[in-house]
Amino acid sequence: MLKRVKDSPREAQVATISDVADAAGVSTATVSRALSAPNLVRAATRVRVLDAVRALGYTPNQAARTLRAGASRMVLVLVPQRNSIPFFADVLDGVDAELSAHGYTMIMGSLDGPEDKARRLADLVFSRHVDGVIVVTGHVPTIDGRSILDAGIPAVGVCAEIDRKGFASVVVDDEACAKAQTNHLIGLGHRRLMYIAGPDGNYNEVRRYRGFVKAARAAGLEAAQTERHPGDYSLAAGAAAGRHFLGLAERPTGIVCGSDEMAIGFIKTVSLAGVRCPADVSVVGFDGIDFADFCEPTLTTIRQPRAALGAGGARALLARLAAKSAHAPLRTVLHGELLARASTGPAPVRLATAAAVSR
Amino acid sequence: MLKRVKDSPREAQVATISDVADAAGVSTATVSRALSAPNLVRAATRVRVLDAVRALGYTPNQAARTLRAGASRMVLVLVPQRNSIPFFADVLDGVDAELSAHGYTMIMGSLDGPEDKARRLADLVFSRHVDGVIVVTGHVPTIDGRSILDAGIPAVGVCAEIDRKGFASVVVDDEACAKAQTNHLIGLGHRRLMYIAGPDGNYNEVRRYRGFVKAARAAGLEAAQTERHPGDYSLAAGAAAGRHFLGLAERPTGIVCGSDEMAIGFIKTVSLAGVRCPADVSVVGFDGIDFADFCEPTLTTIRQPRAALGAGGARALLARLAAKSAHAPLRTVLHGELLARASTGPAPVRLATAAAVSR
DNA sequence: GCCAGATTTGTAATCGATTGCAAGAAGCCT
DNA sequence: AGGCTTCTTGCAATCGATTACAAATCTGGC
Repeated sequence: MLKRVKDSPREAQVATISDVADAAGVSTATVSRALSAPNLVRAATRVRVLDAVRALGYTPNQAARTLRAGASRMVLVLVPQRNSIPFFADVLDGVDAELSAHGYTMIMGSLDGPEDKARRLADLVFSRHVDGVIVVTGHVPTIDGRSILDAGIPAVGVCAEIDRKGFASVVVDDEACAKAQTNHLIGLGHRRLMYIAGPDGNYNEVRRYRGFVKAARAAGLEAAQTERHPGDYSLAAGAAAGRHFLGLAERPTGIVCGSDEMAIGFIKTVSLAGVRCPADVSVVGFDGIDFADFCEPTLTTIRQPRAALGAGGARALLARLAAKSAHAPLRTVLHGELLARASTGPAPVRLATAAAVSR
Repeated sequence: MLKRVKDSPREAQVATISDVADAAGVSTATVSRALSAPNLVRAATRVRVLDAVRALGYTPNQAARTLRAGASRMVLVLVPQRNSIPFFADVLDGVDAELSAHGYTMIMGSLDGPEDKARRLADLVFSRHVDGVIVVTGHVPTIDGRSILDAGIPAVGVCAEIDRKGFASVVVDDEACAKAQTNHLIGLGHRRLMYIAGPDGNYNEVRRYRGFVKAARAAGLEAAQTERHPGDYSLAAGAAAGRHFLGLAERPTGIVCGSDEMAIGFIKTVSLAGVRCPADVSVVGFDGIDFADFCEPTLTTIRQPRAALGAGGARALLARLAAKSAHAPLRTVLHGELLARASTGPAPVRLATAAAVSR
């Protein structure tokens, strides 16, 4: 049935539009129209074409279509770290759902690993393989001095803004969320806090730490009562902070974490050393991942609207894709929500210390 | 510098190969060769071309290249459920790393959600947008009666075999793993077990249950001592199984789970009701996700070589992609490993019951 | 100084689908 | 029946890169 026959018979031969045209006895133009603009084709012809399409199992070649149309209906989503971080996975789900609903396909790539990998991802943008990009953290790849923002295709930041004019973003009010974490502990009577941070310079980290400090200062806490411990959002970082905590002469009673993973890692580590949570130490996480409700104790945390962040980013991108001049809002701020659970409680009663006695 | 000038000046103009050719004063053929077969071009010319490439920020159009070359160097990875399942995420990381190392780009798609989405993913295959497919669970999409296996491009199964001849797969010895779970509990003296299952008919589920039953029978346990409770690998399913457990008149003492999530959900639920783990009930998970080492108690589980599964699948696919007739092994079996941690312990001493006394 | 052979470059066909233009077919009116 | 509009359909250019083939240039040997 197929007109072209290659040497190897086992080599599966894919039907092209001209195979269909031949089979239906029409031109390729008619086949194309029968598929993408059916009302331009007489009913009888259309039926013949569609029959041929079905008989040959024809699907239009995507590369040819993209080349001609100048658009691939594909979007690249870049995440900074490994896929296995539950938080990002949920955001991706939100993006995926929204893009799929509008006929777009999502390509996902993480920027960890070899330089080579980031280059290939950036090339998807420069080579026009995708119509748009969603950057899930401020980390915009630059290859050979060229930023993917220069490629001239729409880009949207999710969870962090893109630090260049004219690019939309969907973010959470990090500073307010961190204030909520901190004030929750302060409200429970905690006066000595520890902050377990995200990666230095990270967009969210900067804002969260600012919120933490502001809330602490507003409550009259001094620098000595608000230690900052470095971290990177991982379970291991939380465990490391826990070991640090155990070594302290005077331990904080309230811990503000940049992620749920760090909170869980911290609690597990200090629990093994006999420190009780929340009796001895209260811990607040950030993100609201599913596991936060299944660890011991259940974790007080900030629920980020993860899927909504992703979906919002996708919508912002789609708006730009649809109409070049779309004046969709440049910056959308979603709100986190404090979920008070079992990992936080009243500050332990201070045993007689100089400070306590003097009151 | 660019020869084509569009109406709108704000519309970013992308350089094509002929822009580069003009700028360097050569033909497009020479530009193409300077980039992909540099030794065919005189050094002086090559320099001129590369300078022009840099000056114009030229990146070859991927669609044109794919169309001409008949290959996109892209691979589609299909997972059955949401991205946010840590187990799949780790497998994907393994695939991604291996593909990236060989110059391929991974496109990932989950088959949950609307039919429409699965169709678009399948179309990536039928439209030759990708050179190969990796199916992370036996669930091979069929659209309009056409299986993506018929598209004529290589496909590899990971975690489950593809139920059709000639397709490679990389799997774990599920049955042996389930036997290890079960025998671990039996070895600790447990004689009344409960099995919390994966989705009905699931490739892994079938084999794991078989292993569970075989091990139990080999140890002389009867059907009444080996209840099977349905589940779907989720935290919620584990919690549901926990509630069921609490309602039982005579409770099992050993729980064999199909996933770590179910184990964690189960433990959390029964703990809240005062059942102690492992004093009252021992629980074994499956997968070995990171959280399994941070829950309370730490989870005895089967560590699946998640990244290796993904990497192995990618390698199998690459072998087929490289040489049509590559006789890479059709079926690779990796092994799980029992990690004995704190959620399992000796069976509680049976209080005086008829059975116990009669010995 | 001339020719065979090697090196470098250009011309033009090609991949598969879409679409502007124009021709042919059909329907409608007077 | 002739002229007009409205439908259908086909031709051929086009998207951007690759590559077979041919032409042009250079090299060295005699």
